[in-house]
Amino acid sequence: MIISTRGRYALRIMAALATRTESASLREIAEGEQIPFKYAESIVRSLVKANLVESKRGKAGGYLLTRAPEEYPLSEVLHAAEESLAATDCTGGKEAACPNAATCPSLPVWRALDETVWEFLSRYTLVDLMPQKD
Amino acid sequence: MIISTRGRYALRIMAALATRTESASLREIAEGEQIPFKYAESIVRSLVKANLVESKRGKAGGYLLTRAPEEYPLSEVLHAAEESLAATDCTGGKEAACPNAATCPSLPVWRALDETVWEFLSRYTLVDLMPQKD
DNA sequence: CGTAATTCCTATCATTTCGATAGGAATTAT
DNA sequence: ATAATTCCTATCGAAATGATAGGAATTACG
Repeated sequence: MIISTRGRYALRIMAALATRTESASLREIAEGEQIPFKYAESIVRSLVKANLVESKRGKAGGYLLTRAPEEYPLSEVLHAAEESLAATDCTGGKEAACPNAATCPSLPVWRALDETVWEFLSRYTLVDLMPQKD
Repeated sequence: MIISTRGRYALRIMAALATRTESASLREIAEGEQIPFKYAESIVRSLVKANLVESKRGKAGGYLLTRAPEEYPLSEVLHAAEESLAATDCTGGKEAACPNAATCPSLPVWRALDETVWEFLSRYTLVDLMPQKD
């Protein structure tokens, strides 16, 4: 699965944040989106680490986007939330480098596929996931 | 993972068959490709069911392609071997149809992504995976 | 006919991945 | 002080996935 639940949750959280101007608490967002709060926490921390959202700690704290919604390509959000967006293990970084990489005729195909997917996901932004855009 | 080990094994088996004119026994193919024989068996049965290869039973039996190598798009082989090529669960067939499908703003994106991936994989054939094509 | 090599079929195991949960420390507005 | 929040680490449970086991059915060939 190239895009897992985790990644899709991330997109929904980001889209929800995009409707706010003030910082919003995750509890509220998670409830609104029907996402388990604790799971949402772990996802948002990935987003913070990737500098996609800003956090404000303490009471009345919360999260806030750092850019305009149209400046968040889906590729970037998913990349921050997911382990990997690679279409195969061969290009996923893990796997300690396949020993046949040098001669494998498939590898260039997988690389090109990853590139195609990345490009596709870069053509959409958070704005495309916000229902109220009519 | 959109393309799993199972799918990549399928491609390698098909590419190996593509180098033969006579029917070849799976034991031989699997050994040559370093694929566990029993696992290879289960993969090949999927390929037979999808009419991508022909089988000959009994002693001196084996498997044989039914078309020329350039007439096997990777999309078709992978589709036969894998559970699903969908990029998300949302478009994967299972999941008993998401209740929000009608209004979900992401769904059209996932559909378009699946279409893009399918089209990409249809631009390559077994020939592109055969080392000796120079 | 009998044997050996093969495809076919079903069931199960083992490992990894992934979604989710638990408990609590650190921070901060009021 | 208190309450609400973000932050951190560890773990659980279920599902997916790669792999294995054992044997039935079929067929070439001596």
